[in-house]
Amino acid sequence: MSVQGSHGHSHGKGPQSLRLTKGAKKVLEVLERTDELSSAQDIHSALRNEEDSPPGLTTVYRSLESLVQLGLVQSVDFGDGERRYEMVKPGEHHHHLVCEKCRNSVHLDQCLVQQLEESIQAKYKFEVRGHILEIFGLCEQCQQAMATAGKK
Amino acid sequence: MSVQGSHGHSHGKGPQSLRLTKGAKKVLEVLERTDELSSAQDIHSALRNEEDSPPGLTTVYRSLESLVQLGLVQSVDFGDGERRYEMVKPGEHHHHLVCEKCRNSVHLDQCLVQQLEESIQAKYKFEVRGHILEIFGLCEQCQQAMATAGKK
DNA sequence: TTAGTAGTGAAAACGGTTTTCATTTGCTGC
DNA sequence: GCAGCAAATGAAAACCGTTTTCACTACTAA
Repeated sequence: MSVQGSHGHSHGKGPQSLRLTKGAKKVLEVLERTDELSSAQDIHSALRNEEDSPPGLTTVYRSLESLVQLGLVQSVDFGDGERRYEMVKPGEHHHHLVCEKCRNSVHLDQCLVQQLEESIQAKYKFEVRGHILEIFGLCEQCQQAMATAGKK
Repeated sequence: MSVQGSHGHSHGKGPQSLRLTKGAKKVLEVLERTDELSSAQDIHSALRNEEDSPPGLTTVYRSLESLVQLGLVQSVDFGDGERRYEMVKPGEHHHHLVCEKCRNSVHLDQCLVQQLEESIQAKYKFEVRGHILEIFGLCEQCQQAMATAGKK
């Protein structure tokens, strides 16, 4: 799968082609310099604050969809009804430790599921194609903050 | 934490107490005899078809919240914007292999994350309190169906 | 019976996301 | 350059699962 500039004849049939449109490039730029996870709205606000003619929210959503399909961005679901996005190395992905208090998150350096795929495949005859994994809890700082304060 | 009949003085301050209200009992009954995951709407429809005065959708949602807090039910998020529910052994939980084609799911008999908590705790100084894990792919039957048909 | 509190339901509100549809943009061939 | 197109875009509306509001009911304890 290759990344190309926008316009020109597309062969795919998706909602939009898998090319980097103008809007998608701007979205990608925002994600490139953010190490936090960003919601569509976050990205939209960021662009409104710096672009003369920023892409609309609709375009941001469409761009994110393309970028995810291109494997440049992953969408992350914390189960709170708001999807978040972040850049990944093309085709890769990673999971997070999310602090329930300060809401910061750190990447896990390796995927815990991938190494299990083989045994799942063998045991359940199930062909693994994807997964969701996010871990919630308390980061070190927040643990300490809670220990000194009157906890929970 | 103990499960009690409804009414009487509650000490908690949540949207509703952690007691088994009439509505919650009906919801639980539906989940008890369903081995598939059910959405709130699923449960609501099921009750409408069999009860003379079925609980409203609002009550179903509120009941599910209580049941989850009681540890009798777990909510499962497949990232498709619709939460699903199922009974669990009190206080336990499990994850699923979800077939992307037929949408059936099977339980994993052990939690892959729990056994990693200790190393996560040690490596990241992160206190694990919860997690989301769902695995998507193709079940055996659907793999075969795709092999015979002109595949995906 | 009488309070008092928890539970309930209908309808409205909410909020993130998707769809619709008319318009703009920028290729491509002529 | 210009016509012709298909893709991209944006504003507004639609969607849809979920939550909130608020008036009312039902249970429990005294």
